[in-house]
Amino acid sequence: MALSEKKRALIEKIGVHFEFKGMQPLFGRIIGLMLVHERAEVTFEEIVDELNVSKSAVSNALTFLQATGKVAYHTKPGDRKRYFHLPMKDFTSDMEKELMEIVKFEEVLEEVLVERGETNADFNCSLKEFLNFIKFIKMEIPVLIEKYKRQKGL
Amino acid sequence: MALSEKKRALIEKIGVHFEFKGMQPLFGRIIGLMLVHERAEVTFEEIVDELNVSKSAVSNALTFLQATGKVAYHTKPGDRKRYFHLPMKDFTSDMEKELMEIVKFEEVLEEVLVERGETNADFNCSLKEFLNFIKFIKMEIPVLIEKYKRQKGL
DNA sequence: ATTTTGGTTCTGTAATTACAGAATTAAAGA
DNA sequence: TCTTTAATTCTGTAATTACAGAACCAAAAT
Repeated sequence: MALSEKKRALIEKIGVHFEFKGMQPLFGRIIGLMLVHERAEVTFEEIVDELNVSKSAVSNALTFLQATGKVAYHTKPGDRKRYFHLPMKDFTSDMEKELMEIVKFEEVLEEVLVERGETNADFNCSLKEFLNFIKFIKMEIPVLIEKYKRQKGL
Repeated sequence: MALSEKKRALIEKIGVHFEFKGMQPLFGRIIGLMLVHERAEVTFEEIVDELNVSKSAVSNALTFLQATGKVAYHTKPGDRKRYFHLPMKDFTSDMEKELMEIVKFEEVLEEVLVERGETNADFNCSLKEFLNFIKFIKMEIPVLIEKYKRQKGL
């Protein structure tokens, strides 16, 4: 396909984005390739060629990305190759999960509060205040998403 | 102070939580120690003793945690030690930053959409739909936080 | 039957991470 | 002034990460 320089740059940018989330660099770049790719789907071989990485690295990456639901593949009749792509429909729920992951800190802090007892009224008070905030956000995020769905559904 | 077993377990749990966010294990455990500590503040020495780590590790950790605004210290008259603690007031804005960090993916995807051109109507459509979703969340999160503040302010 | 294609698995390694330990410094106390 | 205390900085290293490369395997094509 011969990717443009701009697209190659974007792949790297997307790679860095996912690396920041704790993923291996290549994993994110594969996602990037699928995003910028004209067909929005790539074969094993295309990944190897376009990203200049080894087959083993691609194999491991695809195994991981499929296991975590980030990537799926489909086949074409009379073609042995797998066509890997991003299940875009899952992106919204992925985003919701990510948001909820952040507010999961609430559970730990709740335990902290119990364990602290009545030892330090001032600090306990700040802690409770922050807990109230997280609990609020935790409750409102699903409401927000519901609101979006309803708004879109009409 | 002799921390309880439960508190020690909590410190580890908090450590893992922050490790998941990309921090070094020790960094999270220091935050954990401050959270469960009776005084909610600890000296350099206490960190070394309670967590059984080297001074160098603690020094590096505190430098990083202070540089990123996760930890601050104050001093006491006639006492050379620094008392490190969590600036709880900043927790709320930290959480907001974290939430907004997630939806930063929007900016990259916007570039992707531009670069893709009119090459694949189907995929571009799913991409646009997801972009609408992120943009909605991105707009509503500050609104949500404003709502919380107002509600609390009364 | 054997060669090719598409992909996996195993082994090794350069680079990075997450510390420990020792030497060092800077300020306060004796 | 010399020592102690509080913390930093430098050096080294065990463990982990993120791959490459080669061997391998299974299904399909010849």
